[in-house]
Amino acid sequence: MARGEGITIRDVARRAGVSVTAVSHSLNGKGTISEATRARVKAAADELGYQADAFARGMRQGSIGAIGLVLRSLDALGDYTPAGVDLFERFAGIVAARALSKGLSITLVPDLLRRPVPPLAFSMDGYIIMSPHEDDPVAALLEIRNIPYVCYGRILARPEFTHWASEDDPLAARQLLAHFEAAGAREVVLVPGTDRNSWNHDFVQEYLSWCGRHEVAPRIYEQPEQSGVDGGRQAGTRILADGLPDAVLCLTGRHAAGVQQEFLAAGVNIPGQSMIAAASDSEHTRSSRPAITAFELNPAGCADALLEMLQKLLETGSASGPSLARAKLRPRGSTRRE
Amino acid sequence: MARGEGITIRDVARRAGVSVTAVSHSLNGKGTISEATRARVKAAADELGYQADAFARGMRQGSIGAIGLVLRSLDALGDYTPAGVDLFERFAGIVAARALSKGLSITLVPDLLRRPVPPLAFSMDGYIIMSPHEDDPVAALLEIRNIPYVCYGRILARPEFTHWASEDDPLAARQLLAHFEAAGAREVVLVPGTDRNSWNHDFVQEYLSWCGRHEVAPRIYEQPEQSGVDGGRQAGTRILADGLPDAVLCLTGRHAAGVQQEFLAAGVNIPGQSMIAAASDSEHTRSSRPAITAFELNPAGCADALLEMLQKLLETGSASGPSLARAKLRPRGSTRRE
DNA sequence: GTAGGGAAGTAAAACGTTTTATGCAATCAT
DNA sequence: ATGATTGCATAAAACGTTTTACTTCCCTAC
Repeated sequence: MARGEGITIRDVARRAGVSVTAVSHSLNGKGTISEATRARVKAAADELGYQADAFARGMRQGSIGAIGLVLRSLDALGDYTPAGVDLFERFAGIVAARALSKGLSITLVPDLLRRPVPPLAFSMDGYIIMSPHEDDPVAALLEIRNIPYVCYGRILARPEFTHWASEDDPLAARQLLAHFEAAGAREVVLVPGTDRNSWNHDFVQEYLSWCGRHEVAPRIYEQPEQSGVDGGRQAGTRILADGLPDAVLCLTGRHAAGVQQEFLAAGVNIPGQSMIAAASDSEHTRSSRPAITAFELNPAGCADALLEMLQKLLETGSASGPSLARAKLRPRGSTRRE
Repeated sequence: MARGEGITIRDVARRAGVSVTAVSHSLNGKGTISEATRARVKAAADELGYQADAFARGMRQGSIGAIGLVLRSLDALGDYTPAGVDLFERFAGIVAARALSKGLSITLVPDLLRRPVPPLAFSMDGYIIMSPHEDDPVAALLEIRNIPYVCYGRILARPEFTHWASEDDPLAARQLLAHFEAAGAREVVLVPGTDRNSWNHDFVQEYLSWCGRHEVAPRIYEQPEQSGVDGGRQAGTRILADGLPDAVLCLTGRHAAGVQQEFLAAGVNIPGQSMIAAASDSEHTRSSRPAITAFELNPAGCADALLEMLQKLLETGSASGPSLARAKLRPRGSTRRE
């Protein structure tokens, strides 16, 4: 707000005929002020449309009611225009809406490491990091600055850090593989992303362990998250060249759509000759033909859990974690054999 | 940052052996300080990892290098989970990335009218309102508080307000209708959204005028933006009940996908018997079968224009507008007759 | 030899709030 | 009657910057 014209606490004090202390105490429910005076002050504040200046307040109390959001994997995308995992694109909006109902604002901070650092960055009450990297430097930086943070997804290199929430990825992986198995699949191929985050890591681990149990040679085709549908098609080509598997499990919906397009173009019948599924639901999985079986993640549930965790962390200095959210398998045409 | 442990300007001053004024002047390139001293101060600041406290600075200078973003139409959606127009979901990310490169942060402020107002809301340097309503109360509120703002889309009820950017919607409407016409369409149906913004308004106006020029009775089937693909299917049902037109023009990609699904389900050949196009490109238009002709909007271009406009507004108090961005028609299978 | 002026630097005020430390009655316990 | 407590309210300090006004020193011009 343009300075010099704002209504300050002094104006309210004058109007109510009391001291600034009385105004502050009245409005914040502190100190010992009679009910009558409190009411008078509140009336005066309302009439003037008074709102305490956030900077002045923040300066005094050290917190400001705003939390920063770092969308870790999107940082790599530069201008955010190429589409990554759908989940990322929607998470900011979900978090913002949830935060508002708790009286918090959300500030998007694309990358704390790149200079210049946005002025407000180090003045946030706390942070949410989405999909932290293996040993995330952003987390390390926050640690140094003593700023509390929580993560959507584990920090791989730091198992002792428990302030995170996520869907139960290992469980999801097992469920998807079991789903394939029940439909008769024996050889399954995995198409993970290249980001070093817990999501990719956990799926790869579960997949390897599944292959071990079933004595099947693992086949993994990494593909960068942001390569999208085209990347999926490329993976599809490579998979076909190496031999058609019974099923393909892709981590992102876009990759799954790409693989399917490539398979279909090569004349492969889906789900007849090969099945496809994705570990995260998206527009692509829903609108492909046939529609692709996928796990519907729960960003809203995780956002709630994370905000609650962060709030507790801010208030009491500690919080319990991690928190695992329920995700749901959505079986669709790409795996339905009849 | 937890107070009490931060490094203040005083620490730097002590370390460099100068006054706090000297530090402030050195780091901000003001005052008259010798090069030698400036260098010494900078070195001290770097060694200590000093970062000026954003609140204290903001308090003094009145601005803080952060701008608020209000996604107007998403406000109605409540928890942001149901999918609206794709454009909205990506705009926040694009703006944030663009803003960062200019050293600004972006704060998401879902609705300034709902209480409690997030503390920082009225301390933003300026605002970007995406898709302002007909006579937007948020704009009015900012006006009262004397906070500069720019809009993605016109404020319908205030033609004198020029600080906005957008694609050239009337032009796009004419191009799409001409495209239909060239492919042989005579009767065209319009499926706009229900939000009272300039996007919907301009398309309806151009459509009506086109109908007038061609002596065709207008057929309009409004559908709420957030109703998505399902809403599109409902519109499709109603359109079919009233008689199959030569072409359907939907404002959102989701609606177009829904209409197409419904038409296909009813055995209508697309584009043979009826054509479909959307005024905004999205995953749905691209991945439908047949792919749906659509206008590829230019949120990145608009974001740049808006940020530049806002910056000029903040620095000089005035800016020139509006700014019209180029959008591109993507003809696809849904209108390609051969 | 002194007035004038720039260069380099500093002390102190100011921003708007919250918090701490007091003050002053009036009431209560002894 | 005196000291202690309570209820209500306030003055002043503090938060960390930036900015204003001032000092000091040195140089140049008359």
